[in-house]
Parts: sequence; structure tokens; C-alpha cells
Amino acid sequence: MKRHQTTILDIAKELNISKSTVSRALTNHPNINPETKKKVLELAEKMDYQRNMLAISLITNKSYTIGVIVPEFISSYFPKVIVSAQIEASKAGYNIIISQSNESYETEVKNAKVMLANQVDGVLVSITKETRNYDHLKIFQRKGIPIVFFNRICEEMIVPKVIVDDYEGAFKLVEHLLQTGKKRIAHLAGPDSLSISKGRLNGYLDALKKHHIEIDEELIIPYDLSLRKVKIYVKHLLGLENPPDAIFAVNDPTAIEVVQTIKKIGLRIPEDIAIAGYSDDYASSLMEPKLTTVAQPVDEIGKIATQMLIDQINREVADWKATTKMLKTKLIIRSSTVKETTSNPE
Amino acid sequence: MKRHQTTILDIAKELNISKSTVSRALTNHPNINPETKKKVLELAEKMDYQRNMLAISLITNKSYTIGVIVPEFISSYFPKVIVSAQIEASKAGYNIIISQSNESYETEVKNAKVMLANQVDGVLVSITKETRNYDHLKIFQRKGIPIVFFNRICEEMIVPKVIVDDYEGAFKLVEHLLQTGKKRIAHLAGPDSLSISKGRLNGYLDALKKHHIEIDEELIIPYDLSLRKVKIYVKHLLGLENPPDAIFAVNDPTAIEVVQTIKKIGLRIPEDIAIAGYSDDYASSLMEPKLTTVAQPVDEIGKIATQMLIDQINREVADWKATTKMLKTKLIIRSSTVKETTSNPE
DNA sequence: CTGTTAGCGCGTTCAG
DNA sequence: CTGAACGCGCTAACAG
Repeated sequence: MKRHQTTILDIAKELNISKSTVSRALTNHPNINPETKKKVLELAEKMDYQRNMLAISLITNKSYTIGVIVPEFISSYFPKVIVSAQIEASKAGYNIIISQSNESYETEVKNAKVMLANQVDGVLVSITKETRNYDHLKIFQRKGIPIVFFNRICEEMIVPKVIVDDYEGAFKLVEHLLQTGKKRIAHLAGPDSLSISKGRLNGYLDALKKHHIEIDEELIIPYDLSLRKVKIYVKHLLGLENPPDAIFAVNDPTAIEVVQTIKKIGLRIPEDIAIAGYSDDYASSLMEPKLTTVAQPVDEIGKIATQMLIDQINREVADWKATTKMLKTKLIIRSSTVKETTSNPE
Repeated sequence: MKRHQTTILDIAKELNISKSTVSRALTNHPNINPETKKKVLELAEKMDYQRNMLAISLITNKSYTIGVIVPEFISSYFPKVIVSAQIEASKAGYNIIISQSNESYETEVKNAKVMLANQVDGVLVSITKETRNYDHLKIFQRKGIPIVFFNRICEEMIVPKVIVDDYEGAFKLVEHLLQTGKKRIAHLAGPDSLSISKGRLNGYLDALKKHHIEIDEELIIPYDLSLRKVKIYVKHLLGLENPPDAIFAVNDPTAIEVVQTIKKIGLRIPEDIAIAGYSDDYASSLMEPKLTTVAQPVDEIGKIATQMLIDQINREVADWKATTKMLKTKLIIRSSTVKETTSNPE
């Protein structure tokens, strides 16, 4: 309940000098007697002195804390991005407060308020699948706290964003499916509140168009990312009069679920039906068959987003840039779409 | 650079009342005119007012923030525990600051200092594989900031701990291997600075003893959790004059690596060699063969650890308890040890 | 080089 | 029910 905090005052008393002198010693100020400084530092060490960042933040109006708001924590995607963000933030002397919203809009709003109350210097945000109103995020802008979106961005807010070329990734993936001889490619499309869903869907559509394949609306399933429903959709697709010979799922966890379902039904992958996902989840290369997918440069996403954010933090509000950085994806072909993977050298 | 913060003073000025009144309205104080309160709240909402937790924490000497220090973020284990901890903390009005140490002792020390400087009310800690000195953690105790260990605990510190029965889990697992007819079971043992390694190793040893299998030191490989080295160890084991017919790896990521290596070599799993891991990682049920492993109640670990921590926070230092809560594990038998998994109802 | 003073935003006395 | 005054731990601006 009651904490023992060593304060500057304690040190000053002990050494019988003024508080400011102690403060200067602790903050490598230029004007300070090296001997005094040494004495102070030694005593501070001995007394377990630790600067109270709260007080400093209160004065300087800077907390050296970055907030990270992500929709979930279960797939390997966000943890990876966060690790990279933390490393980058740490280099610049920033800490990170993380909160995950469990794909709930309400929780996201709450988390945003907490970040605000904790005086973060900036926020890195990826929205939930439910988020359609952005008032809670616009507050940051109004208060002059920079915000950078990554992956799941808010299109209507004019702020920096880090995304990958979802359109191109999906396009290449679908072209690959066509090249393996597939004709009827189904798509489990994500909610259209997410720009990633739209990008991937459009890549899918345009790839079909380019190859003069007629688009069959029946094969495009609107899907809200609830893994539980995957099984139903797969069965529905297979029950069609003219069933698909490939399924492109909007993300890897979904594709994995599709594979499990198909295997249970007893169809051969990829001969009877090919499966592909998006984002190269940790499990994708381990399962059987291995999942063909589109890899995102996760490390780079975390790093660049953090750099952009810190850049904004160091800028006057009037100087804020709203550049969108779009990174390239990489198609990873594995055995869920091609019978024999050419063994990659390791 | 410059933030626009709405303060109590701003609201007071606007409404032409005193700061204390505004403060009272904002903190549901008993003595306040309902009308004044309503006016204040409305204006606060309109002005995007958000309490400055830094100032409040400074005064009350409470930050309502819990620090979480974990060694890594890549396996699904820690993210899962953290999600559960965050949910539990949130119920009690606490926020979470997370830092991962990348299995580096140095980073862990730095992270601990950051937590301290940020005036966390308590910390949840799981140490790195390198940590052998605990001074950076003992500071918390000296300062009266409660600390609760989970999973990777520090044995010499007398504080609450949440662990699973690693001994029993390993014992059951090894017994299972013996029951499938395996006689020479190798073990990739973790660093003995980690109590989990010791528990699992002892479970392994005692299971063998119970079944009168002679212990062969050659089959026990000291291993520092660096996945890169797994391949070498596996090849070494297989090259023995009398090679093992089963490998029990100290954790799932390692076991997965073992499986990959064995598959590449061309041996049959489990006929030629059975593989088992520990912790039921996300990928374990998806890979081929599916991995036999020991599941930990991750949700419960995060929840109980957080509850214990908050309980300590609400106690006087003199009243601190140092109970160790040991949770049960569950053996999960899959196709990496038994040819045909009895299909579980789903 | 060092000491003194003010004040960051807010809750909490104490008077009215 | 409300207002004024104080101080949390610390830095910054000013004097010496």
C-alpha cells in the first residue's frame, strides 16, 4: 500500500546540498562539479533512487510513452509487429503501452481513453473489425497527439499510414491459382469496413478479369472473420451445383480452418481443391499441406510505423505529414496449391 | 510538439466556478450540487476533457498500472497469458504496460527500471533464460511494490508465484511414451536456471525410474532454447550407437523443430521415433504429425497471477503473502506419439 | 558552479 | 454545498 520512494529531496538532505544540484547531477547537466556529481550518483545508486517519470512527464508535457492499440493478439501477426515497434521505440527512448481490443469496438474506445489519460506522446493503431466510427481516435488529432495507422487503417482520417499492397498481393496469388489450372476460385472476403478486405477482394476480382474468367458472385462469401463460421461456408461452397476448385481466404487463420475442414471431408488438397491464405502465419509453414500465402514484412511494418510516429511527435502540429507508406508483399507458394513444393535451400 | 490539453482550470473558467468544484463533479464526490455536476460533465465531454492520470498518480501515489515483463513474444504462450491478464486487470481498473526482453538479461534489467520509473503499482514477471541475478527485481520488493512471478519464476525470492506442475506434466508424458512401447527416450532439457526445466527434467527422470528404465546420460541434452541448435542435437542423437526411439523436447517450439528435422531426414513419426513437446503451442495441433504435448491452462495463469498481484497491491507490505499457486496440466496425445489419434468429438 | 523560486494538473485538506 | 490554499516530485528560470 505505502511505497518507499527515494526522492531527490532525500538525497539532497543526506548530502546537505540543494535539490537543484542533485537534479543537475542526475540529468548530466553541463554546469556541475564532477565531484558533487559523483557523490550524488553513488548515493542515488545506493538508495535505489529511480527518477519519477510521472513528475517529469507532468512538467515537460512529454511522457516518452507510445500507445499501441491492436485488435487482437492471437495470430502471430500483431505480436511480431509489436516486437519490432518496441525495439525501434526503445532506440529513441520511448516505452510502449499495449492494449488489445479483442476485436471489440467498445474495448477499443476504452483503450483509447486510457492512452489519452496516460498522456501518451503518440499512438500506433490498427482498428477492430467492428470499428466504423472514429471519434475516439479523432480526439488524438484534436489534442495534437500524433497517430499512425498500420495494417487496419481508417481511410477517412488524414494521418500517416503503413500498409502493404493488399491489392497486388491478392492479384499475384489469384494469378498463381489460375496458372495451376484452377478455374473456379472462391473467396472468403473480409468485412468491407476494413481496407485490407477491400484491397484483397479487388486484387482477386481484377486477376480474374485479366484472365477473362467470369466473376461468379456465388463464389464470393462475405465473412466477418469469426473462425467458427468457416466450416459452414466451406460446406456451403462445396454443396454448390458448380463447386469451386480453389478457395482464397482473406487471412491465414481462416485458410487454416478451411484446410482442416476440407481434410475432414476427405477431399485432396490441392488436386481437388487448392487453398490459399494471406499473411504467412506462424503455423502456415508447419501444417500439412503447407499453406500458400502472401507474406507481409512484419518487422518493417512495426519499424517504419514507429519511425513515422516518432517523426510526427518531434514535429509541430502544423508540420504534420500524412504520407502513406505502402510496402510490398511476397507470394509464398507451398503445397496447398502446388502438389510438390520445390524444396527451398535452407 | 505542443499538446492541447483541456484542464480542470479551463472548465472552471468557462463555468465561472472554482477548480475544486469541478474536480468534485468529475470524481463523483458526495457533496456536490447535482445541477452543477451535470453542467460540468457536459462541458467536459464537449471539451474532450480527459483526466491527467499522471497528475493524479503523482498525488495519490497510485498509478493503476501493472507492469508485465516477459521473456519473449513469439510463441503463442505469453501473448495468451497477457490477454487474460489484461482482461482481469481491466476489471479492477488497472492498465497494463508490457515489455518483452527478447530473452536478454540486459533488456530485462532495463525494462524493470522503466517499470519502476513509471511508478507501476505492481509487476507480473517471467524471467529470461539468461537471468541468474535478481537484483533488478528485488528493488521492487524493497520499494514495497508487489511482484508476482508466473511460469519462469525466481526461486530465491519469497513472493507469490503461479506455476504449473511441470514435474507431473513431464512424468505423465514420459509414462505415455513408455506405454506406447518406447524404451530409449531422449530429452532436450532446458537451462537449469529455469525452474520449469528442472521440473520437467525431474518428471522425466522419475518416470523412467518408476518403470525401471536405466537412465542414459547420453540421451539428456543440455539445451539453451536456441532453436537453431536443435537440428544439430537431433542429428547427434540419431548418430548415437544406440539411438533414441523417442524425443521429449522441453517446449513445443523445440519439438516442432525436431519434427521438421526428423521429417527431412526421412524417419517415420511415431513408428521410428516419437516426438513430444510441452505447452500446446498454437501450431502443435495443425502440423503433421500433430504434436503430443502437455497443455497449460494459460487463461487461468494470467487471471490468477493478476488477481494475486492486485490482492498484494491492496495489502500493507507487512501483510504480503507469498503463496505459490500450482496449476494442473493436461496431457494431450496426438499423432506424433500414437499412430492414429482417436478422433476427439468437436 | 550552486541555491531559490515557481509551477506542471490535480486531489485534498481546511474554512466558510 | 463551495472556495482557497497546499503539495505530490520534479525541472526550469532566475539570481547569485
